[in-house]
Amino acid sequence: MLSIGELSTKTGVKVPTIRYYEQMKLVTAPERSEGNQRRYSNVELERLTFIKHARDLGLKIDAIRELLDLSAHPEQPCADANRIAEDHLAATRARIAQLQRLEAELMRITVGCHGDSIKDCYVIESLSNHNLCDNSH
Amino acid sequence: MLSIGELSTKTGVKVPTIRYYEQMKLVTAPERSEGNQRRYSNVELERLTFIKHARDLGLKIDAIRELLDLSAHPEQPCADANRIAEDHLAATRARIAQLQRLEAELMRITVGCHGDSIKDCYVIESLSNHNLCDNSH
DNA sequence: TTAATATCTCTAGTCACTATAGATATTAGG
DNA sequence: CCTAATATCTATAGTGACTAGAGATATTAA
Repeated sequence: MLSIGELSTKTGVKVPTIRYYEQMKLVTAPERSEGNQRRYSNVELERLTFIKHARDLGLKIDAIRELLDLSAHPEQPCADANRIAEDHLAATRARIAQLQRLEAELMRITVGCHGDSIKDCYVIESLSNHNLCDNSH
Repeated sequence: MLSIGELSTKTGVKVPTIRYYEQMKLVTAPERSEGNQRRYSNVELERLTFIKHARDLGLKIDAIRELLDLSAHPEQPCADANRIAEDHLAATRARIAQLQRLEAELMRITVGCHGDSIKDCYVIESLSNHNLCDNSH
């Protein structure tokens, strides 16, 4: 059996986060020691590893909860699991595209500044005046 | 003079957000009508436009506050304004790079799934087992 | 004048944690 | 076996940048 600290070390999920996940019912409340401390088995280790991995990939708690529910039903079709992953992939791509537009705009703003005092600073000017922008954001 | 609703329409910042910005002292409390409603002048319109633009670019409230302070001192050098913009550009690029790594991993996971039930679903399997990953994240 | 719309303040909720305080358990060293 | 250091416990509040809602008051158009 693992203490919460050992589980934390093995999974890379911080101790307060593990307790938070328990509160959110993402992991079930484990057994307790005589002195009321949490004691985990390998089942919980695997489940938390799954959660950590999914969080690292940027999946939201609700999506993870859904995936965990799915994984508890091995005979069900996996279309739903695929849909969740694909939706998240699409969202990730959209976010990348948006950030790239912002990157271009920020680059234009910073590169464009050749003033030396605020009154002719292109950064400040660009923020004040949306007409100086190339694209809409 | 503009009502808060008119200011909202002109800037694209929602009414509760404007009040929130006032609370955060990002915009100063404006004059009031006889009936205690907010009345804005062009000074506030310009300031809020600046804020909106900076937020759209992803700048944090604290960074915007700093830029606003800078813009109030036209004779000061603009090195600080540039630094803020460049820092944010660097952060944006780092975020893009991270999201691209996640994209690759998500793509691999979704494309790799040819099972039809959860028990041999590659999505679920990949999340359970970090060894199946190409890169570290 | 009246009905519809806008605004007011205040509080609480969102997401996914993180931080803190004060109390109790466990463990390693002597 | 005792003690000191470390780990864990619960509970509450804070983070950032808003958003939602309730119930009261103002303004505006017909």
